[in-house]
Amino acid sequence: MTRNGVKLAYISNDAAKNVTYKKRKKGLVKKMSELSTLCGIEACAIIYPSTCDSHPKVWPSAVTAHRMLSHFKMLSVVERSNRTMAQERLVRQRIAHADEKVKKLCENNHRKEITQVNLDRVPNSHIPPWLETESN
Amino acid sequence: MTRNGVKLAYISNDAAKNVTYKKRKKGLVKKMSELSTLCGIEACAIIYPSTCDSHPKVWPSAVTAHRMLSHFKMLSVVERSNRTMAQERLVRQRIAHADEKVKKLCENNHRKEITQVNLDRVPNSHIPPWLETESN
DNA sequence: GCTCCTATGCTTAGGGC
DNA sequence: GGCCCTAAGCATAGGAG
Repeated sequence: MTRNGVKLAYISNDAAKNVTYKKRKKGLVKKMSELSTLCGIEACAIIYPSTCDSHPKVWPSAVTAHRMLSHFKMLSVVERSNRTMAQERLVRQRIAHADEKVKKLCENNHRKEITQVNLDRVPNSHIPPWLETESN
Repeated sequence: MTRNGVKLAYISNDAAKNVTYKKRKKGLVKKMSELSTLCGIEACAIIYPSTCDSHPKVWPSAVTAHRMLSHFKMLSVVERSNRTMAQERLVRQRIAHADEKVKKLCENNHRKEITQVNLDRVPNSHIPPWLETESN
């Protein structure tokens, strides 16, 4: 019996693997259909045994899977473009912010320059004449 | 607590439905990843809540789903053509069998015709002359 | 909405045939 | 390979905060 917790590792023994595969695939499909029923959702699953001897299991049907795939692809295109647009907006915002910063910095610099010029000039012009000779 | 077996019916209460949806989706994804690990398979699932407020859940990833979908589509084209070819073979076989039957029937008929002609002729020619007048 | 809890039922590994 | 059984472990409904 299943005395210890399942070891979540690849089953190398083919027979055992196949048994587990069948049992768990069945359980999985049951769970999917239950979720589908309980919550009124559309769902599909594609399961490819790596050993290609067995066909891929498609639930609930190939037709549904195809339909959902198309829908999903369309949706992802839309989402991708949305994401792209969102990113573009983000970048534009950043650029705008950066521009704003640059502008402010320029203004600041300009103000400082002017101030500095004044400072450079004013102090000199404000040095009392009696000190001018002393400093030299 | 879950005293009685789950009633497998659509949950109309939105809050309860959402709770169930989240719990069971989580469980489902866990089961899928376990199956994937244990049996070394590729699998993907797409789950669309019918209430479009929530994004579709794609497991394990959109990229994987896309890849598997392409593969699946290709495969189904191949399988479809295989099926078509198999059907064509089958139809051809049936035609061949039918032809064979027709041929045999024709041969039989021909043989019967000949035999009949002989029967038609022979008995007449074998009717004793003393009876020929009686039958009329 | 959420996290955490826990009783209960479901799933399933292992084994027999 | 299949089917059936059982014990153990797991998932989860319902509730509390």
